[in-house]
Amino acid sequence: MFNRCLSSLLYQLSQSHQTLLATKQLHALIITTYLTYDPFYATRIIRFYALNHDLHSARKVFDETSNRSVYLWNSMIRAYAQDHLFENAFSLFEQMRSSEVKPDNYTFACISRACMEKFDGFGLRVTHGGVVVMGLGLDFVTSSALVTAYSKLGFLEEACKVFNGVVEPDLVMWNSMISGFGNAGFWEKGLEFFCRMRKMGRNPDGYTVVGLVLGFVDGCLLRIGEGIHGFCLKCGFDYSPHVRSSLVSMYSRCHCLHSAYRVFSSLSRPDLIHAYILRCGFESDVMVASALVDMYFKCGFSDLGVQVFKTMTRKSVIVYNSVILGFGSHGLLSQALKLFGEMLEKGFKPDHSTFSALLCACSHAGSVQDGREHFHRMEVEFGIAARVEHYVHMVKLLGMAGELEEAYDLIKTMSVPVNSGVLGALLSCCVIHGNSELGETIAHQLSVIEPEKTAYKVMLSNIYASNGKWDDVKTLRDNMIGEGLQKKPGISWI
DNA sequence: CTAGGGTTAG
Repeated sequence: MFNRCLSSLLYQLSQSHQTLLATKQLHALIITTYLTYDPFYATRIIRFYALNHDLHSARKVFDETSNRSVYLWNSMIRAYAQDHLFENAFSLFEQMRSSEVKPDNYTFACISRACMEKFDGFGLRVTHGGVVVMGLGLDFVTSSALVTAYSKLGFLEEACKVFNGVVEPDLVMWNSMISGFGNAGFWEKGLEFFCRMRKMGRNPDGYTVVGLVLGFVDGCLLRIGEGIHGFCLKCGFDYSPHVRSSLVSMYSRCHCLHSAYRVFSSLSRPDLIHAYILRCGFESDVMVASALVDMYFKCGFSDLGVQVFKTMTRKSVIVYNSVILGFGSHGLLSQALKLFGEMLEKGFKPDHSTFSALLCACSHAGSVQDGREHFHRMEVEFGIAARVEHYVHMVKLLGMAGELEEAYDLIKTMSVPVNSGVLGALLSCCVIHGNSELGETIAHQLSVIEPEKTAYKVMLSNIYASNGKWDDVKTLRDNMIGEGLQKKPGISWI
């Protein structure tokens, strides 16, 4: 009886927005009934904690549950991966592999996605290997995640191989493949697959259209884009905010602001089946308007962007982010900061993109003080862990201002893996400020991180040369030649 | 007995 009560309570909670406080109360309730030992309840609690980014509590529940189901493992791994705590996710995965519970198709899907978000092509191949060994090579769930990950990392051929290996791809598989092409800008390929799936009798949905239209990046594709738009209207299958916002972006990329605005305002047009408006209300406005605001700013019509923003009755974090980024990229730092203040006043919770936009604004305006302050506030006041892009902005900001040592110290404190983006940003600042000492250190690190990139070694060799270290130049070049690297046209040797 | 987990936007 009590158990049934709890079940229905859990069900209700899982339907509604779950706050951290409510999760803690629920957790306490479950502890008093000794139900924590049931992996079912433990899984739910972990999920709720994960939604509230309380990974410590989630992990505690995981550790205290001795009877671990696949669900339990997966939810913990997923929690880490979603918060970009990749190291924890991967080490837990390793632990799982040596436990008696075997990873399933969803575990591998999760890990593939984590590799993608970590930009880890090598790890992805290893994961793919594991998938094949486990006999999951033909599974829809795993394969669609692999297709997405491979194509996002630029390995389109591998993505196609995975896709082609599956006999009768389901809708999600098709969508993954088509968005993969779209993302990479291969619009012909996307169209080809779109036609193929329709010939095979598969009906596209909103995801398909969004993925397809992603690849339309040129004015000459306007007619085809309009065709797809017409197709959406005709089918009426899922003329959702996502679809419409991607159409707005598509029209803006194709330089057709008129149509973009038409899609935006189509919500209030009476001739679109009425039921849709009733069903979605004006919630859906938010996403489409965000795309429109973003488009106006990118096209240089900042005032129009602001106007659309002001007319929106219901705003969201996303649209605030768009406008802050819009202001920032036009060098309007004070307006960006003002809007950030307004957003806090209205009770919106900034996310990692908000700070990305703010730091970008600071970096454009060259305001070191504001940059430092907001980087600090992000972690301390808002509990948002800095991601690589935040570091890149800070390094650019500090580096351009000549604070090269501070920038380098910041890199040393990075809790996420240092990549070539961060180091590259610092290196160019070293070059600008003529600091060849630090430049040498950075170029060296870069050539270690990405040994296959000749350009970094050439850069390093040039810096050695400018520092008068001819012996090092010679050793490096001899090594390069030993590795079979030829002098390529386009790369300038001193 | 029950479950979540794979593909869209900035």
